[in-house]
Amino acid sequence: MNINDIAREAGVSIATVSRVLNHLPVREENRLKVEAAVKRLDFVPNYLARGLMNKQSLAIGVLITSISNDYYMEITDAVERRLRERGLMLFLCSTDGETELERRYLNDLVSRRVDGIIVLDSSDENYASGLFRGVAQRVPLILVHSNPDILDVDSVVIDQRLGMRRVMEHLYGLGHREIAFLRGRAGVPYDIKEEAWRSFLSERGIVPSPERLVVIEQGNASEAIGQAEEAMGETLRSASRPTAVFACNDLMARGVVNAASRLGLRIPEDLSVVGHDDTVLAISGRTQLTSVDLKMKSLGGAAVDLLYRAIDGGDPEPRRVFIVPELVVRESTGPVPADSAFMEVSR
Amino acid sequence: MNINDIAREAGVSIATVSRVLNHLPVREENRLKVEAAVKRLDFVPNYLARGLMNKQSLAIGVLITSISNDYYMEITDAVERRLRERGLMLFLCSTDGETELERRYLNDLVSRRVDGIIVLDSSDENYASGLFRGVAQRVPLILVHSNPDILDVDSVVIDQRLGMRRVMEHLYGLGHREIAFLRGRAGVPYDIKEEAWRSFLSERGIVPSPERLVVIEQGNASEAIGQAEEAMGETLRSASRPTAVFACNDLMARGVVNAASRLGLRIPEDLSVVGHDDTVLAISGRTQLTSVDLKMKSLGGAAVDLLYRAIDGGDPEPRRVFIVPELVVRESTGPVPADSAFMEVSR
DNA sequence: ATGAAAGCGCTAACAG
DNA sequence: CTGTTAGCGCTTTCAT
Repeated sequence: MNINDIAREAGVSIATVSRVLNHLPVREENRLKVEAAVKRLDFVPNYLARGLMNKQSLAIGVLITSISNDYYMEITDAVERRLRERGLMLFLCSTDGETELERRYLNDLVSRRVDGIIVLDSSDENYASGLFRGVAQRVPLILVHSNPDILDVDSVVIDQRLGMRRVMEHLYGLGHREIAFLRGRAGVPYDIKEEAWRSFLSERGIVPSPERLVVIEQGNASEAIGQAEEAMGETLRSASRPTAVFACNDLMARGVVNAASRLGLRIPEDLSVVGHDDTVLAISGRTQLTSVDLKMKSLGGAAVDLLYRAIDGGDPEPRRVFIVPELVVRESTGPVPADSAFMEVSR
Repeated sequence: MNINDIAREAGVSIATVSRVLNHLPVREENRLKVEAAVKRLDFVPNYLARGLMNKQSLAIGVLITSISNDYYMEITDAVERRLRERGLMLFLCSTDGETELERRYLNDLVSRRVDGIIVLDSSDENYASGLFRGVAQRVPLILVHSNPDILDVDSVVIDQRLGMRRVMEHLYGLGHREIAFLRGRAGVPYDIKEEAWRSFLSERGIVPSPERLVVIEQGNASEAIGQAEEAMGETLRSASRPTAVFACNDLMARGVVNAASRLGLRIPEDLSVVGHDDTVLAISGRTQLTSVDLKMKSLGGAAVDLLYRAIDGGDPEPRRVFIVPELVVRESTGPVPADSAFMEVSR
């Protein structure tokens, strides 16, 4: 069934049908006839054909690393909501961080002639290879990431360094000097945070001992909780344990809390813990976690804003929007234990 | 740019180009020429045009209630993975449980000529109105839900009654008789579970007193934790407090655990707690929650299997696949406290 | 305001 | 195996 059928049924031309469907001026009488025919035949227009003519699909693609990740999904949620206002639909593509899948999906999206693409935490390989720049020449593309060096593509950059700085200032201000850093093995965001942790300390003349850096294999799935708990168990049992721990996400932070509670350490009296991303995990337990809110909602909104700008074709100059993370202080952080200065000296 | 340009560049006809693009037999020499031209001109075929001819879009739609919900996203994750094998892409549509949005999205998906639709927990209104049946006549549609009465549309039905039964058997077997039930205000899944809870008890001659049923407003977002904690605080302070609590999801269960721990109640020695959905929250805290695993992975897989069957057009008889939930027993449940029989009598 | 007709980019007979 | 041609369903001039 197509507009020809409707035209015949309504006794008008296909042009008139098309006009009615697109809310263009048409004599009231004809509009009624067409609308009746549409209803009678239960006609639903074919957007593929429309898109072929209009050169737009009314769809955009969102590339993420993982669907089972609160952080990405909160952003996706915000994006999807904004998209509704323009009647756009969203292709969800999850790459598991695999460069090859990222390529494939990107290509597939272009084939489908999406009106725009939002990429969350793109792989460095594909950025370096120029893939994104290439795609960006064909279709509006927004990169959401934490690498401030990317200037040639529209991007929403999350100033993780600043977020990390806030964490360290908070902890340092509470008197903490022995601050452990817990991360997953691979990932640029981990690298950025570690670097910020290290340089904050070194600016203050502190060189963290190697055991202050704890790395677990799987930092980004439900296994992270258990792995973090196990890894921190060791660390916390040691005589020279830290007085505070920063974990690169709330999953790992939850593991730290569990390890501490298993050892009878009170939080925050004996140990301060800071998480990251401020997901539901931060507020799910008995002790609510101090965490870094990456502003997922405004982040998603900013990405969509940039996308609309690109779609509507303003100036083609690539833009960057900075998202400033916010430290949310809850009950998992407190002043350094009174005897910790002694501890530091005594060993 | 289109296949005409490629044909010209390669010195062959558009039919040959099309054949190369679709991996149909072509003389090796021509294949090479075409491939070279494609590469040289950086050509990406237009799936809208292809879809217009083939009457397929290589895309399917997934309708869910909420993106910020582990449960839905785990299913979506499983679905997306399976879709890759056929090169299908996924339109993600989140309805917030609003009937009107559900209509709109469904219609939009049909307009886009998706090859199939998976609906997770559809609204009853739209089912009753025949909307889904109507859509199912146009495009393969799979309903994922907990209503065993739906027979006229392909569906994956989650036997929540059975899951609930397993919970009750477990608790009852541990000696619990005073089992509270915690739910959100609105939702068919809540109703089904409550009904199963009630009938299990009544089969054993127990009529739960009204205060055993605790209802909170927002059962399905991060606020649920706090609301559950508050609501259960009251309940647990009462002299006639229950010995076990079942919560309709892990969010609420987490709230129960927090409330208990705030009151100094040990889990499971003083209180047993059971959650539902077995999301990451079940294993995120110090005490790992006994919970009901709804088998999201196999559920998503089953939905895709049904979809493929419908797309490939086997027999048109609507099918139903039953998913049997599994009780995952962890440390949050244990034998009823020794003095509870006394407690029951003494008040 | 309306209709006839020319495509949008691609696939699939049909002849060769 | 290859090229020609007729659409797929829609929008959009261009006349009327």
